[in-house]
Amino acid sequence: MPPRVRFAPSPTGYLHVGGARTALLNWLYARKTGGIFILRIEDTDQERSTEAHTQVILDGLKWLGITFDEGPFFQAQNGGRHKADAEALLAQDKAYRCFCTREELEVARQAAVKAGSSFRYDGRCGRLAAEEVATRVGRGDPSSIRVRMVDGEIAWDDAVHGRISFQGHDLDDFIILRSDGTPIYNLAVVSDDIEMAVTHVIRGDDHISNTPKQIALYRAMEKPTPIFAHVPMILGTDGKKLSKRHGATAVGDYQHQGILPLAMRNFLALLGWSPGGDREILPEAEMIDLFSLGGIQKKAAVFDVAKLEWMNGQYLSARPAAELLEPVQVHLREMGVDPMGRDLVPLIDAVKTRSRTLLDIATQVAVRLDRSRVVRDAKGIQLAMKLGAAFSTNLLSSHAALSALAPAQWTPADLELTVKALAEREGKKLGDLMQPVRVALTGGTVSEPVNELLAVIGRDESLARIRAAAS
RNA sequence: GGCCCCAUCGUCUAUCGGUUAGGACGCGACCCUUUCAAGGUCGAGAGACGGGUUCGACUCCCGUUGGGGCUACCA
Repeated sequence: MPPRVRFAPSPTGYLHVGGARTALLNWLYARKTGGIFILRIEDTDQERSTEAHTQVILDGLKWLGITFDEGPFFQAQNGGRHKADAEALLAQDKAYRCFCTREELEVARQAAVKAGSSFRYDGRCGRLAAEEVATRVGRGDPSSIRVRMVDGEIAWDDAVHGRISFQGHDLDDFIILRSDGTPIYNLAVVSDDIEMAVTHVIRGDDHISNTPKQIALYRAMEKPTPIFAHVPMILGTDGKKLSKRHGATAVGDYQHQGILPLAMRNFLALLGWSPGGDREILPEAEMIDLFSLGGIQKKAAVFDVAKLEWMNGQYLSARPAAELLEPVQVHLREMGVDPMGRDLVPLIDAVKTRSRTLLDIATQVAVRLDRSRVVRDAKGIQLAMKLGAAFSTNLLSSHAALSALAPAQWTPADLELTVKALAEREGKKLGDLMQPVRVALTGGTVSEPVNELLAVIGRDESLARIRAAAS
């Protein structure tokens, strides 16, 4: 029997990098073991779930190349079975009707909080006489259904944490079916995982405290429990749970910033999982081959954007410029830049090893195409300040030397000779002479060799930019 | 507060009782380049603390401290 795993997101928000990582780990496990990867959309919270969010999740997974074998299934469509499962438990007296209202419960909860302890349902409705329950039901009193928690140890051997143990008496009789007949999360999950024959539940650490409740349900329903693997959470740089406060947390954010899907996936795989050696760049086949649940870290991991960008730069450098053309064009379009029919491939080639994202590349290309895109960055400003008056005089002498070149001589080779001759004549290091030109032409201090840059930008435009920067 | 989880460089991690505690990102220096990156070399940088167990602990056990999660008729 091949393993069956699932990713079960709620469509109540965008696809969070943590969710994407959980999906990735499930996918890796399925691919490694020849198992089945199921996608289940947990939309039982009708208040917050939206179709748009479901679509974003689907798009995000597709973008990352995380393919599923079954689904997407929609949990809300299984309401009938969820209800039947709750009623079956009721019939066996493993669950009972609770007539307490939300208001009564809220009052009790507030009182508990005030007393400095936590609220735990006291099970009063579980002690109601059968006749009373019958008359109240007959009278039409609304009621939810609660499971009877049994005392004793509830423990499991977690595939990443080892043995985790809870005590039944620390848990209360929790609601499994709302008074409107819809299921509560823990019931829906267990009912669906049983129905879908899920063998391995690989999910976030934050579900550890749900697990004993779910195991109690498996026991009540007399079904075997799956293997649980609780993977660590992803934190922001301040060590707190990653949230909007930390900036980009949605997979789509990184897509828009020009991160390549394979780089994103590679980075995510290595966040909280290690193949055991020094490997960083992992092609798909190796990632799958090396994967094991045992390599998953117990400790929460901090999401380090700098490393993501470094990794993206690695993927960018390794990719032929022609393959980058399309995504770069998308970014240019979003920036409102019209290439006017120019062949962008050589431009991309010139800047890709100097870029960390597709957006970096597009920005650099735009600067070469359009003077109005030249914005002096921090390093450029710093250089101009450092040089003071020399910044302008350097530019002026470069301008003089370059404008002496005929249009036909405006080639990388001739430009290189001219520039070197100038440095010779002035007794300056080439770098000292060229950095101001770089800043004049691009606004920044990083570019391809200046002679090539001049050729790419063209004679008149280059001279104009140098003149403008010198004044 | 209660229950549970966690603890190696700033960050991601290797180590599964015996290592000068290794690698990667970031940072610094140097090399390459009469230029910027990339690349290469080198450097700074870690076992939270206290007890055990053991011939020997980063590694096993206990405690402390510090983080985190959960504590809904949300998922």
